[in-house]
Amino acid sequence: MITINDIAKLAGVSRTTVSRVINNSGYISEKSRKRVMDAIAETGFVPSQHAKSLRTKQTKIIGVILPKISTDTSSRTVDGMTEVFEAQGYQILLTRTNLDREKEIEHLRLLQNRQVDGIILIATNTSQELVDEIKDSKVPVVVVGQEIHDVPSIIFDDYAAARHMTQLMIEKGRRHIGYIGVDEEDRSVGVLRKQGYTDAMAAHGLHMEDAWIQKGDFSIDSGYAAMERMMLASYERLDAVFAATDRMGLGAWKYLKRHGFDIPGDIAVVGIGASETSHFIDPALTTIEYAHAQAGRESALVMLQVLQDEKEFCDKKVLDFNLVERDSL
Amino acid sequence: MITINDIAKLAGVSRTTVSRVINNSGYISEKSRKRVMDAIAETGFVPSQHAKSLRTKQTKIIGVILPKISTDTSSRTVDGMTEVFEAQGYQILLTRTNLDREKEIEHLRLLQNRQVDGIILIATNTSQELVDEIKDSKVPVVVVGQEIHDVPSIIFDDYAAARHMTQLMIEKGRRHIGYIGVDEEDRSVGVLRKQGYTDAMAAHGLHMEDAWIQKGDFSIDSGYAAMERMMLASYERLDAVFAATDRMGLGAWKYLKRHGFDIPGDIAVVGIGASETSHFIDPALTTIEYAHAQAGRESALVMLQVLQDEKEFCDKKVLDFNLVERDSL
DNA sequence: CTGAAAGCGCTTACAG
DNA sequence: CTGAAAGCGCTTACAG
Repeated sequence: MITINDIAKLAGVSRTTVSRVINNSGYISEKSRKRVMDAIAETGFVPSQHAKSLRTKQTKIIGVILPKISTDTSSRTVDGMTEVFEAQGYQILLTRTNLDREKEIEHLRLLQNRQVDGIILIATNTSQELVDEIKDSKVPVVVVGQEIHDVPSIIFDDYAAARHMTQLMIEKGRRHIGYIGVDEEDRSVGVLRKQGYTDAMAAHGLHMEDAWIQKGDFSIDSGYAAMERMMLASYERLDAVFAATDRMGLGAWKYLKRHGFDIPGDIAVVGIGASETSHFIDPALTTIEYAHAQAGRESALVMLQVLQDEKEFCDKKVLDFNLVERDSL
Repeated sequence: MITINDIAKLAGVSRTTVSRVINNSGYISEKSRKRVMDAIAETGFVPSQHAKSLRTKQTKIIGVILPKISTDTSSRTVDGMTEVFEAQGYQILLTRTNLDREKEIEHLRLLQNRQVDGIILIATNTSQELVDEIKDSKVPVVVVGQEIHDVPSIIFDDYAAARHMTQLMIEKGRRHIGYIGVDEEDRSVGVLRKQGYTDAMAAHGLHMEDAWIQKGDFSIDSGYAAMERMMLASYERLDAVFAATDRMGLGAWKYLKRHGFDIPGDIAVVGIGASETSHFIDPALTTIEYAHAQAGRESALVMLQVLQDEKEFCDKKVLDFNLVERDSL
């Protein structure tokens, strides 16, 4: 391995000088600079980031914890983050939890070992353990998708979005509206979206059967199964179903198509997420678009800010949503 | 920051001893171990990975270079890699090139600075510069998606897949078959798939008009535009179109639907990739499934092997493909 | 404009 | 079973 010492020797200067030209800091004569540059070019020397980090306590690496890699939500978010980090010379260390809550905590620890400068967590719950772990973190943490008190968070207005969507269905004359949600440990998706739905229903004096509220696990298949349970168990005839995520909505959609229902004639299907697939199916899914790429960008921006100012930036940032009316309602 | 020295002091032992218990190496009395463990628990000490890497020359981080983050191909591949790396305690440093060839080279360099243990490159070209850069790399490189001589590569049999698909169209009675490809700098997708198509056509003595062969840039929109050009410029009536990727196929499909063509009655559309969306559209896209997750897993396995044996593992591995017949042909 | 020296937090022969 | 010491490759006051 070739080191700064080799370059110093080759260029006939001290390693201090080499360090200066590498980092472009302090005064340096043109002559020295050139000799060092030549030596570097000749040898293909690249400075060791570890030695550097050991001194400077800075790695220019941001750890990112995601629930799943292969979903539209994750990839759009990461895409947005990459955009701003790249321009600042930061890189991203990626880990996934596969929706395992324990792993969120485990990865939070692991990433600190890696001495990342900061951690962005796409969170799926707000358990006390998680909160404690975040608060104990030696490096700044920014959370996306869940609101955590005293921690900078980028969130969407899940309650308003779900309420808005439910309202829309009611305005369009739907009365018997089912709901496919997720576990309530996920506050944003499991609690707030559901509440938006139930509140809107209640506000209009609409009754909900127990069987109308089903749970999935974010997957397409679970949406399919939830839809099936709903149809089999419900006493009154449903005329609409609201899935908390597009993927589960897709599953419901598939079940209904396969069983000969007319969408939206017999029953409407709507989701949240504006996934790519939701746009191409026929009838195309009415859904709500979240600006995931923007959430990624914002989270990166906030991280950069915290990193620079050192001051605790504890705000939350609520991003807009956008109703995408298509043909399934 | 709390360091190994603090622990040593607290536990009343030398830092050598602390190092031993951290790494579980060498003999150690139960008494010493316990005192060190207690001190660690009490302080929440985590060893600096940088200091460690500086000594051991090992980081347990693998750099991954992707063209795009938010595509099914990338996310499935990364998902597969993560699966095997995670079990071995490796983590992934992610970078994307946005299909910019220069960035592939730039990131190759950047990642070496980061002192990653190895680099997995999802390549989109096989230019001499890229090959040179790979050969110069100080850390092992594994390539996915392109075959590069003397570098371990995980590839798909693009030629056979495309030829097979074209054959199928011909067997089904199609004679006027258009093709939407990509730039030929991409050997796998741009050259081999196209050749599979032209060879199959030629083998059956089928004529191809110039206008039948169009290029896109992997995006859905580019597929749409290519389809449009093809329809406008071609003299004879097409009865099928083969897109080199599902995304472009989706674009073509959209164009045809929007312009009132019956798929597959008037014209068949097929692709390669088995993207999620391709399955849900109506008519569902006939396509070829590549085992991307497996490619990810294999690439990780090969990397681990190279890392352990230190011996140059220069084989290429060709993964199977799988025809998925649906309704668009 | 330049260099000698200390130090970042670890690991690893070596000696006991 | 344990510790003193050297060294990994850098950066950064400090002195000149």
